[in-house]
Amino acid sequence: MKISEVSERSGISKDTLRYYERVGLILPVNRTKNGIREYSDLDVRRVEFIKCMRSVGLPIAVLSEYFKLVQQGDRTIEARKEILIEQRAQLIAQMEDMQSTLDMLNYKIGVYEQAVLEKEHEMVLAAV
Amino acid sequence: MKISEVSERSGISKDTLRYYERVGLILPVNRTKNGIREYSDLDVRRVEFIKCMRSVGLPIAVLSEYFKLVQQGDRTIEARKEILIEQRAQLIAQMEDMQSTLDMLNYKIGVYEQAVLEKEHEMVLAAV
DNA sequence: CCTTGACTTGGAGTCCACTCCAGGTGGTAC
DNA sequence: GTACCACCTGGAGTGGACTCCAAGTCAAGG
Repeated sequence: MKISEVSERSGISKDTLRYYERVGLILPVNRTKNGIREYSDLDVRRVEFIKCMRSVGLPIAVLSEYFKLVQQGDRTIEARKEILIEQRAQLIAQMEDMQSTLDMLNYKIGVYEQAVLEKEHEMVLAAV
Repeated sequence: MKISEVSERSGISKDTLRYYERVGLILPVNRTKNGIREYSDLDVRRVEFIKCMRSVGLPIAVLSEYFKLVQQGDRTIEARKEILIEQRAQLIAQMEDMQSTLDMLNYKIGVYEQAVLEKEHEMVLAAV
């Protein structure tokens, strides 16, 4: 699969895909004889995984570290698990933050709705 | 309240507090006769609100816009409400993303746990 | 009086994650 | 055979949000 197709499927720009390779997030993709990237299914799945993790703000450095461990084979399974567990904890914490911000937003929106109603009421009175 | 105290209470650095003022996120704080910032209770509450919103990634530009409207008084209530509603929608979408990423993480961690167990099992067998 | 410490300023520097660009190659379509 | 793509590269530029710095002011303490 060529870069355009991967880009289209994943919603990650071609530039970004190449950038990910440059910084070591994706390991060098196989090339055709004239130097064009040919993404394997595994590459594509990895891109999907990266997309998912990046979409929630997981830093590139952490992902790089993780894939470096993957490259090193089974003996790094523990370490990889630890990374994921740590990231999960952070994600949960973030979601809790978001929940309380959401509560605050809901409260504020409620206050504004009240204010709008009162304003309309005033206008009705003024019109009478 | 001086900047150090506000910083300490809010967990936002003094530099950042001044930066927020520079970019118009906080409106100019009152000063003592010799130019030192004296934060009012309202200022402090605004800082708390900003902290909450920033912690979930709401951009400074949006917050600035919002506070600009607040400055303009009651006639902007509708517009402010709209901003909050829009941000709420984005927040909810983000939380959904996070939930699916969390599901994926849980799944992966499960896989690793399985792998670790099998490895241990192998080692036990090897030891026999 | 002078040092210390908290404050001030404008401007520069940093970090992250892209994003864009100029210049070049190679394969296909007319 | 030349026009047109899609691809390649290294490097520069961008945007957002800080973060740091040098140089200066002022009040209080020894």
